[in-house]
Amino acid sequence: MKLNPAQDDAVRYIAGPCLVLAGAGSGKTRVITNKVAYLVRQCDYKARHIAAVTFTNKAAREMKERVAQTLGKHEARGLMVSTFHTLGLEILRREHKTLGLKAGFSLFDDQDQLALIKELTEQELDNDKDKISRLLSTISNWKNDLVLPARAARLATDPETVLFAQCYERYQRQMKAYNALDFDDLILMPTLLLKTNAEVRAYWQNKIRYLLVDEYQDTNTSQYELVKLIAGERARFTVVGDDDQSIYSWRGARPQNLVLLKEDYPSLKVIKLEQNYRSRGRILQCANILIANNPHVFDKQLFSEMEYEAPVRVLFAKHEEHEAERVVAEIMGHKFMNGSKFGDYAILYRGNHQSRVLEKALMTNRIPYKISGGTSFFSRTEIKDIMAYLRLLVNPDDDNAFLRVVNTPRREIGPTTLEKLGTYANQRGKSLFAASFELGLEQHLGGRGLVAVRAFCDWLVRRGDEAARGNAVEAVRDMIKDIHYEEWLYESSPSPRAAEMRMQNVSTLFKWVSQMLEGSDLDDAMTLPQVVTRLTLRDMMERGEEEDDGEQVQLMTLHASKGLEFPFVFMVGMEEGLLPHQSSIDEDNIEEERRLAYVGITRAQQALTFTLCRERRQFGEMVRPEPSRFLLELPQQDLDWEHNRKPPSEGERMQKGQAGIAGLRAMLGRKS
DNA sequence: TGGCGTGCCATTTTT
DNA sequence: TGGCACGCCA
Repeated sequence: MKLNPAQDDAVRYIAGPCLVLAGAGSGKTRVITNKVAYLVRQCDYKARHIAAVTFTNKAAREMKERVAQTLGKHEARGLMVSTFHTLGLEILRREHKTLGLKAGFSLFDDQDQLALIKELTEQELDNDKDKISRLLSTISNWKNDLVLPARAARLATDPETVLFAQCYERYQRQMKAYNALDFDDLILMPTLLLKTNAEVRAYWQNKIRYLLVDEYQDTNTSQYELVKLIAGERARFTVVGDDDQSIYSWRGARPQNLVLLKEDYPSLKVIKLEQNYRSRGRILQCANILIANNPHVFDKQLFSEMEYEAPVRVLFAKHEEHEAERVVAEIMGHKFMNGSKFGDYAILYRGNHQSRVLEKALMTNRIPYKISGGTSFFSRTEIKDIMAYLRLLVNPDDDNAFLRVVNTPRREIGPTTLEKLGTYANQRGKSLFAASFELGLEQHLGGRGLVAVRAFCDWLVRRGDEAARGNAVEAVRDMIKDIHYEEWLYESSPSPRAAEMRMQNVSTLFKWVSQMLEGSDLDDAMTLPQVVTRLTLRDMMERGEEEDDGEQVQLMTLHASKGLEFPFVFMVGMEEGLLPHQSSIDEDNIEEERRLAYVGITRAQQALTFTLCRERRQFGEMVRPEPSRFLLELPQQDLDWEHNRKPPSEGERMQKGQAGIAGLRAMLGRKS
């Protein structure tokens, strides 16, 4: 298919900085992939000098595949397509020494982070969940704004912030002792490094000669700084974004960065993509009308040349289970009538917990489905255990990992021994692993405990060496064998069946690890340290071979659906309190929720169905939620409200639509 | 040391 | 209502 004039402009403009305002479904991925191809084929750029950055692994993966399709594997070789975090990781991998990090640093996920913070702040915050989560987000905000502990302390005025700044300082020091980084560090550290170190900056500016950024509205301050530092004086970059799809402000994303760009680069070329190629007219109309309720930075009007087909439906259910059953029944019926595939259907929801009922309904009806996102796999104990072992192989100073598995499976290293070792390590300012070898430890810890701890550490050293020098795949296999993990699973699981399933998970993890170590068509072979960090970032290849034949109904959160499209979309739980979410209502943050709804609606190509419940069980008790205000904001003439099997006539519907909530209540036959 | 029971808390969204 | 954390008991 040919590019339209605006798309063509966006692809061919390479003279300077370029901002593409791309509405939903306006073909921005096409623009990015075509631009990469254009740079390589027409402009003499080597693929290895081009970097494309996105926000989610899924998007990066998809873009990589699209480019490989367009350019061919040969010409695409060396092209960097990654998330911001993976790009940061790559920079750190090369530059870690300058920052005083040892090779093989660990990456802490939020659970590791939480555990560490809890430990470090026991006295001050005495396990107050609320305070701890405030502290975590404060630290994260500081990092996103490139504020280091010293400056945080200086800026702090109220007592709590002063305390938080102290905790921040302590946290950073401890992370350094562990040779560990958190997710935010992956952006913060490279950005500060490029800012202060001209040599390093020159290297990366030379390496990345053209930069493309997708979903630019989701960048936070440090990410934008990083973009500017990499782009440098030449400012050879294209960013693509849509302020209507900014749904990550809670993570520090600043859609104002779109405006800032114009100020920072006065020569910025702005190109708007306003033709939608994805959704049928009605669906697009709904999306446009809904989002018109939000204020806008850049005006844009999406239009479509597609037919104005069947209206968007709104289905009612008695309760959550009924809602799930109805959606499943709709899918089965529709599939039968249309001869479509299960993979053509997506069910979108606000929160991960909503997937449960849906899963159950799909399962009882034997419908294949796939849940994207969700952390269930990596939150399983067996996976956490093996991940901890892998981290230790690479970085034995990782105390979090050390504590997790030093006695799992059992090694007769109990709490008393660990307590003593911990106290000693603390005095010496060393990691548990490093402290184990010191002679001074013998005064505090003797006998069996000492022997057991040293045996464990010796073993770690041996396997670590094997992993670093020899065949890493073999080393990992040996490690799992050495610790008798399978036996341990059978010992510690409630049933042999459960043990078997857990071992299956371990095998899956092992399979991923070996695939990543060995490389594939699309990805180069990685070292074990790389594999471990990439797994922590959840950046792995999808499990291949398994039935990915388009025969699985797609389940995901609205957030996870961004950037994707589906022929038939169900948006469930269209209720006040859920979408918009109660906490957003409380915090007066409706606009972002509206954008979230907008993202969901614009995923649909051919048909869109909303569902909501009359009753929903919440914290054990039944509540009767109001229909989402977003449903009422939609153009009522494009909606088909289901009404006890007897939909109201066109006239009535118009009238009731205009009557707002009161009219709707009347229509549902409910008292207010 | 591990198994079981009670009681409390929970529902945003992701790298 | 259900899942998890902690504490008590064997």
